[in-house]
Amino acid sequence: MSAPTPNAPTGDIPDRYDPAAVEARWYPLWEARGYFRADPGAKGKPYSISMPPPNVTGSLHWGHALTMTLQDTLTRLKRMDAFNTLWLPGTDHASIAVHVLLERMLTAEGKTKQDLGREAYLARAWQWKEESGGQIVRQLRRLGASCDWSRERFTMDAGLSRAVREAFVRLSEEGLIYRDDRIVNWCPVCQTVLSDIEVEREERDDEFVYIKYGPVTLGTVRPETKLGDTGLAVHPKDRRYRHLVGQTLEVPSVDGTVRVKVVADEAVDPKFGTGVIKVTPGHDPVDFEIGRRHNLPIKTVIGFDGKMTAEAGRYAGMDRFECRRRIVEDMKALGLIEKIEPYRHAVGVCYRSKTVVEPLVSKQWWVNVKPLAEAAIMAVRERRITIFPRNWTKTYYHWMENIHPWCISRQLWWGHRIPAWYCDADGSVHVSKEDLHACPKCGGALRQDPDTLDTWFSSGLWPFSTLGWPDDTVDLRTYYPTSVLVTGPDILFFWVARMAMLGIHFMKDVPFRDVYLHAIVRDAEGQKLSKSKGNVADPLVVMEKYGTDAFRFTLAALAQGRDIRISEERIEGYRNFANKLWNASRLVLSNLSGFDPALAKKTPPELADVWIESRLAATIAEVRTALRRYRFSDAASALYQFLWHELCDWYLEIAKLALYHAENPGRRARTQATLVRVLETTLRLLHPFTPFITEEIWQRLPHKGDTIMLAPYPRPTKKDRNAQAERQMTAVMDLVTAVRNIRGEMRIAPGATLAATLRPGADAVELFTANRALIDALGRVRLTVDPRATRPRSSAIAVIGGSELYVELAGIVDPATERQRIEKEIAKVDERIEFASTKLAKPDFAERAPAEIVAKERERLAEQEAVRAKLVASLGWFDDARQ
RNA sequence: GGGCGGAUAGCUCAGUUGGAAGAGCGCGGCCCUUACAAGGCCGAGGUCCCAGGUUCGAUCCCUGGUCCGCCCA
Repeated sequence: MSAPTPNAPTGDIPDRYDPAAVEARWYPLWEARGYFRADPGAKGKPYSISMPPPNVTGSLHWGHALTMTLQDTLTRLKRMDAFNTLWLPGTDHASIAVHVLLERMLTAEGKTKQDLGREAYLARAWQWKEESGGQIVRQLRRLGASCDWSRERFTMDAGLSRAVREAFVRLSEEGLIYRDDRIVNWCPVCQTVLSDIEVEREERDDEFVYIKYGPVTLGTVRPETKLGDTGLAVHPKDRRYRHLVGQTLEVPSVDGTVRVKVVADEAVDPKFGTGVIKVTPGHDPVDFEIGRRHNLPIKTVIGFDGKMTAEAGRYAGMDRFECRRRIVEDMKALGLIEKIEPYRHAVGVCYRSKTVVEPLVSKQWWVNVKPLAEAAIMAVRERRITIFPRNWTKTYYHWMENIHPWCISRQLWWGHRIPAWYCDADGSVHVSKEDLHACPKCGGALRQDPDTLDTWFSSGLWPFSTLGWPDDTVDLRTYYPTSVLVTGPDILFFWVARMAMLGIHFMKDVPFRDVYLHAIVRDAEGQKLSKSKGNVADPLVVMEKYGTDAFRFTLAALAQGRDIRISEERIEGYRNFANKLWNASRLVLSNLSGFDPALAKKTPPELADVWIESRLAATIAEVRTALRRYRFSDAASALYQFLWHELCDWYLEIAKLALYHAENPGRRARTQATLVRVLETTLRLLHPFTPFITEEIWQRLPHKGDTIMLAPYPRPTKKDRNAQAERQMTAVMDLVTAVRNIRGEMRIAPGATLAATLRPGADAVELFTANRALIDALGRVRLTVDPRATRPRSSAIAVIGGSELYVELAGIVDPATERQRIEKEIAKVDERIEFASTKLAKPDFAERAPAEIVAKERERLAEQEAVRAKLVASLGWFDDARQ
């Protein structure tokens, strides 16, 4: 151990932990010294994490805080464990989010993006990004994130953009990317196509309208699309309508007559409504498929602007919802409405604008993900990827097995422009990694596809594009596949699935070995957090108030499970925990004067010393196991229990005896050595969770190295585990607790020192004799240990294992109270005896249960019966006392 | 409609080879004992949702039901 390093803080230690000052001091120092930086040439097995890139528009919310805390915890753990560690940060360009943001700015200026033109618009977007984007990246530093900022990436960086082109071109060449006219999800506000999973469902109250339709009646929630009907469909086995199949009907409607062909299709549910559906191939995905099967014409009556088209006749130009109201009115006037019922159903809305999505037919770029999905399924089946917790595996399979083609083109300007060029002269289409300027076929003029790619297409490449792909770089060779992907289950499909598919396809290896899906943060009522609801405190404000370490520890302690209900009380509890650590450290630090390690070595440890070392070793093992299984809550709880309820509640109290009463210098030195060793080790064990406070204290303690960040993570040692010491110490603690319990139940002043006699069981004489001073101090008694003791008059009794404790209470307490207390004890013991004896009484139990279990049960019964006998015997004393 | 998950202390939640139910907060009592009142000591509090089944034994495994979430169509 060396003396504290020069950068160690100096001066008095305040009695309350002040996080702000400490946090401000350490992060810049760590970063400046390059502790976060990965070196592919370094020794150690690689351990890498790709940070799920937050939106460049984002600011730190609870979800980020949770996911980043867990990733940082893992990163710090592995770094201390001497892995070659990389945590690579970055942001994504958030195509739609930026679009919405710029649209708002332009509207305020009274302009449109068309006024600006593509180039000026993009210049604006970049300008915004440089000035206001990436706020979140600065906030991550506040959180203590130890990611390698020198490798920070942005999805629209030159390198990553090159990766996107490479991926697009290769998939095109392989026939996995194609252009097709299909029905798509159109957001009339964002003015772009959305992929299926960008459409959210929202419950809405609408009207279900029954319309007389020639010879039949049919129901719909979207009467305005009536104008686009080109068919009617019935189930092929539905006898009611069989005679109509194949006919073309002329149906009187609000705008003259409509010609519809009647077709039979399996997709129709004969039990739903009247069993007849109208087919509107231009405005409904199911109808589109039916239309394709039966060659029905497509009639588009609603346009990309959400208004009725010229095809809608006299409704042309009208807003789609206004049109719905008007058509119903008009139908009513014509007597075409049979009835209207209220109808609650889920409507598809755009995940950004929350506008009702309009299904429209349009030519877009698609990825045939089916073959990619099959490979991604196999990777999980064969355990090349392991999903934690296991339950999510089913959800992953379910989605992958029912996957639909992925629409990747977007009618937005901010993003990766699709590398496809069209020749108007010969109608050819050219996909190319390099920009094209003339048609390779005819030399004619080309125009590039105006659309950009889905942001998720580029983030799907993230684990390898950030490492230099498509080049074969040292980083890529060292850090791919990444070790674990940490994220929330809400983007399992959006992102995890896509990375798995694209990673396996392009890299011929999985993008990550583990996937850890953590809980989703909710408010105290279980509601999803949202800024618009305003149901959350800003995490940065909370961090400021309670300290980053307390904030992080809270998140880690709650990470398991599906939901985290966040509440300030909980954080306050862990702030207190940080303060507890701080004060325990103060106790140790202020009692190190004259510490003589050589003397300590010469002095044999006592029970408490051996015990605390053993408990520490157990805790280390527990924490490591928990973290290996991504059980952050278990790890946090093990640390909490050990530090507070073992180290502070017991060992520090015991240590005070040696520290304060220094008549035995060897004992004092031995205690100091144990305190330093245990505290220093605990700090290292705790560091990945609470980086700031642990560094601060560690620097003040004797330690090796420049920073706790690079100190070794504790390993459990078998030699420190000592089952006998743990059993013995438990007996001593039980004895102390028994004394305290009597004191509490008898309402005896805590300050009063009591006389007590212990009649130890045969195997406990030595143990209690050796630890008498300790028991005296912690129990505030004067203890006499005497194997032949008889119960003194006016004493309270407690039975601890095979030992009997008599606490003398003459004149302090009346016998009736003590009698009551003992009867209560007997009742408790009786319950246990009842439980065990009923169990043993069953012949089947003895015959069929494992011998070990039966023996254990017998032992328990015998033990309880002995305790009972002692308690009952002590009741007799009261009769004596009354005489 | 299909799928996935949940129901355990007053609250929020842990609880895997099935063997005496745990934590934090809250609650009650007593204490400013020189690390810490952001604290200490003691204590109370459970039909592990309901009904069956398997088992010597079920909070745990199986079946059905009730009530809550989430995802997909």
